[in-house]
Amino acid sequence: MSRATVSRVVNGTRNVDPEIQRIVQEAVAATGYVPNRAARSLVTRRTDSVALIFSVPDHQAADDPFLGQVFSDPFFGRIVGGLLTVLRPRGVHPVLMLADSDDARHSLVSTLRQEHADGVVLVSIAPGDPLPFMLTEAGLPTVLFGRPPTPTPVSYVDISQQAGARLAADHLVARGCRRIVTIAGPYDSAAGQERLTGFRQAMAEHGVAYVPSVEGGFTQKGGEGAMRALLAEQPDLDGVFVANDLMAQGALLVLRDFGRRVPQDVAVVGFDDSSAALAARPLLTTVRQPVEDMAAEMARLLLALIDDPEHRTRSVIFKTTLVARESA
Amino acid sequence: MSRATVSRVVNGTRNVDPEIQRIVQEAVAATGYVPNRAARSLVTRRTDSVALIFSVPDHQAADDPFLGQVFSDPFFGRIVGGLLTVLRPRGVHPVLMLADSDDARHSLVSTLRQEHADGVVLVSIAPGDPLPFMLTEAGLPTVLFGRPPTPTPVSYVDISQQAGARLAADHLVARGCRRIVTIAGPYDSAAGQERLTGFRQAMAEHGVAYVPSVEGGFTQKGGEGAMRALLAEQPDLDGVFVANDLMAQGALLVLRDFGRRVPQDVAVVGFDDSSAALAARPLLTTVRQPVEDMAAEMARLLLALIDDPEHRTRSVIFKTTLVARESA
DNA sequence: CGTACTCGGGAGAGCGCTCTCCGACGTGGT
DNA sequence: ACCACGTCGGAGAGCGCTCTCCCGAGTACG
Repeated sequence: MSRATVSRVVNGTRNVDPEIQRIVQEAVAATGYVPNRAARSLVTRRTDSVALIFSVPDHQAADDPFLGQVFSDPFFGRIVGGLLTVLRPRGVHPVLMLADSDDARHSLVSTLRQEHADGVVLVSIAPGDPLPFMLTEAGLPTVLFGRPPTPTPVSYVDISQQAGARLAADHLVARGCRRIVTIAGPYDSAAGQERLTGFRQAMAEHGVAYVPSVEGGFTQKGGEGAMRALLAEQPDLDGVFVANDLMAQGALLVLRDFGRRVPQDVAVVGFDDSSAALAARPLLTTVRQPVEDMAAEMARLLLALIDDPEHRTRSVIFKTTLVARESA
Repeated sequence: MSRATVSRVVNGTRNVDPEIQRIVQEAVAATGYVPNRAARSLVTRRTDSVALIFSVPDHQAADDPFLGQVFSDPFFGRIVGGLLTVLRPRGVHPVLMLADSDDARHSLVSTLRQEHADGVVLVSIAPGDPLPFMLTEAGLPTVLFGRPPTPTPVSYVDISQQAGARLAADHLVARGCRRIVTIAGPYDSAAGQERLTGFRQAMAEHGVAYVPSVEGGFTQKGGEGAMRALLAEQPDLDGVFVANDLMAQGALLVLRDFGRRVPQDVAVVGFDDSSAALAARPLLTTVRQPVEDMAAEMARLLLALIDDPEHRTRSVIFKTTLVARESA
């Protein structure tokens, strides 16, 4: 029995006599033989793993607790879950990497050039992240979560931020809210910016010329501060659009402290439909981002790109939906 | 210039003439050469990656959203963060794997036997999980988060659950609580069981013979239901020990719905000190589990085990601390 | 019955590295 | 001046697999 035949049986390439197949399989089972992945990779040039990179703003290395926070983001789990639905059936494993400094980004790219992974799924929340460019430059099959900060020939999935914000505007107006304010995301993030402009534009079409806004940094604490500032600026407000659920959770707490009933006095609409929306009281009405579906699509795009490097880059834009719960 | 010399320069083994080192490095830089990982793995028998396995109770594959929930557990992020503090400086990457069925467990073990990873970090929340046994059986260097369900010669990190529960009991009693109840974790989980018995034992030592308890399944929803049940059973309760923060978050909501002020009317102590503790209002007083430190220690134990397979198995038990916030 | 073609197994090269040997050269001691 | 020894580069095997040939046997057709 030659190694070639065994290889053919194990990999199911070409036809092999059923009898011989049986013999080989029995021998494999009996000896507990397992093929060596490194040797296979060496010749197939495939590792059957993809890198899952989270790229975040730089921070001091000493500030280690931050590491945990990155991965505690509810997004992270949903993305991993979505990826796995597609990757697992294909026998592909995700390798976790964190890009939190320029050093990290460089060492990461050189690691990947060693054929550590067949491709890259990149989730970047760092403004002006150079990583999308670095990765495509290095010729690595790459798919992004969210449009790249600078136009780059790279595949990505995203949602229409503006359409999502419009959903929130329509809902608040339909409820009869008139004195509407918004808690925005960071101005240097595409998502923060577009949700704000989309919301304002939709409100303008509803005849509301100006919508006060305060930036809340996408954190619960930030949302609390922003809500307080807005209550000071416009005490008679009756509707708030908050650019993510975490900030909305903070806003709800502040509204309660100020004795405003939600939704009777003030209606609140969040964005994302993350676990925070269900942890909040009242339950948060929010614009749902189909993160799991988006992640699954990323995996599909990436696998296609890996199978055919000539595959042209594509972007897939997902629809958001309004999930009406209690807060609006 | 021979390949051997280049290899020596790149890996820094043996002495190489500084002049030649310089030449090689320049050539490497100029040609953009990067060594091939698979080829190196083939001969060194090292992959420089470790598997990070989350093993959870079986569930229907169709029930895909569950996948996301697994990784949304606040634990997950903290563990990843802790591991990375140790693994990154060593150039080791974690490969994410999910064991959510017997099939998954088997395919996972056979994948690992192909030398896909140098070792395994296993976080199991599946009762009676066979994976610890399967992994050690396969001769894979393994470190567990939490004591193995059946005695197995394997390294692990854990906390003293009983000592943690005692911390909560002491705190509630010191506050003057007398009619104390507890929301327990699943009875088939070691953590759930030990926190309950530890708490009851400590209370007994404080002269309280019986502590009503209801099981809350470690979820927020379960915590809400359990709290309602306990309020019905003992309407005059003035203290609650909840076996994790997620359930405590649910309990707080129910207490508020029932018009009980926390901590004035009812004191609440959680367990874990997860992000949920800070998201809750009032801020949750809780028993802190140093998850990041534990994860870092897992990484250290695993790397030691990989470097020296004869290394004897070790367990490291961490201390819990009470973090006093607002709820008790 | 002979030829052309198909089908399936074997031989062997080669993937890109590391590492053990070996040998060349330089140095110091006798 | 010669030899022993230490230092460092080169040659080449070999890690375990896949895959391209090649060839023998079986089959169909003229």
